[in-house]
Amino acid sequence: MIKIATWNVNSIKARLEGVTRWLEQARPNVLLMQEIKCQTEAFPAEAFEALGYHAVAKGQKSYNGVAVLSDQPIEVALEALPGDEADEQARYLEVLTQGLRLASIYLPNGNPPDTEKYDYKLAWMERLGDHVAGLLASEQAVVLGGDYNVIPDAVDCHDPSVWANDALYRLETRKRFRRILNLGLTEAYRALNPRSRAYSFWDYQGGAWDSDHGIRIDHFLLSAQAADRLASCSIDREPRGWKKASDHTPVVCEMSA
DNA sequence: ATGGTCGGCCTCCGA
Repeated sequence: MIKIATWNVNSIKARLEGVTRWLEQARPNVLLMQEIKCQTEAFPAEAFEALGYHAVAKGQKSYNGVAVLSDQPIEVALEALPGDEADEQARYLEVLTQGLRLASIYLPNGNPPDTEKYDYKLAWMERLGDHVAGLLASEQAVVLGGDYNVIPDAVDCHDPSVWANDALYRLETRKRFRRILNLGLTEAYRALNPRSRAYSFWDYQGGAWDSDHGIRIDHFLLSAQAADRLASCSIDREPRGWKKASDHTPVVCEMSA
């Protein structure tokens, strides 16, 4: 069994202790990280190598940044999402490891809507769809994990009315997300848990964690060759309750080898 | 209950 996790850590420097603690207890074969919030050279690869992981990162100053850890060697395939040479935000890292093609994805938040930030989100989703179409045509086992900043359905948030016009939930966002899924991807958590309510993010503000006012925005999207091997997908709420927690918690899926 | 979210960073932006 191959265990793969995705976790928006909200700064790897602030979260190093919590992430290493979770790696030691959960022992995933692969961890996809988002929002490392450091430059590529500053990524603390040694701390993960000491735990038996290979590590690659694509970072930038202050914002965004994605990384991949694997207990097998990693070959980097892409350090940016194709389709816009002018886009300098570190939001996409595609690798080959464990006999799989994996990507760590940090899709733009897009708030506030009706601004250039939202336009950038929609354009990024369009580029992701174009790239995914090419990946699917290759008929490989592909695992695309990350913070998609998309609440797929009403069941994926505590109160849809609160999110109605938010960039994470508004109809245009969900339509674009479905368009990507409809290329032939399986959304792992929802495919295996058809009606369960589980969240992967709780805002730091307003006691959202204590009242369980969360949203599910961290997802695994799988090609058919990967989905055929999917055994489980679950959300590990525990790290969200720790001191100095990220506002996201890990999502984990298991695939037969 | 004299507080109220966090992280990075140059004092405000992004989430």
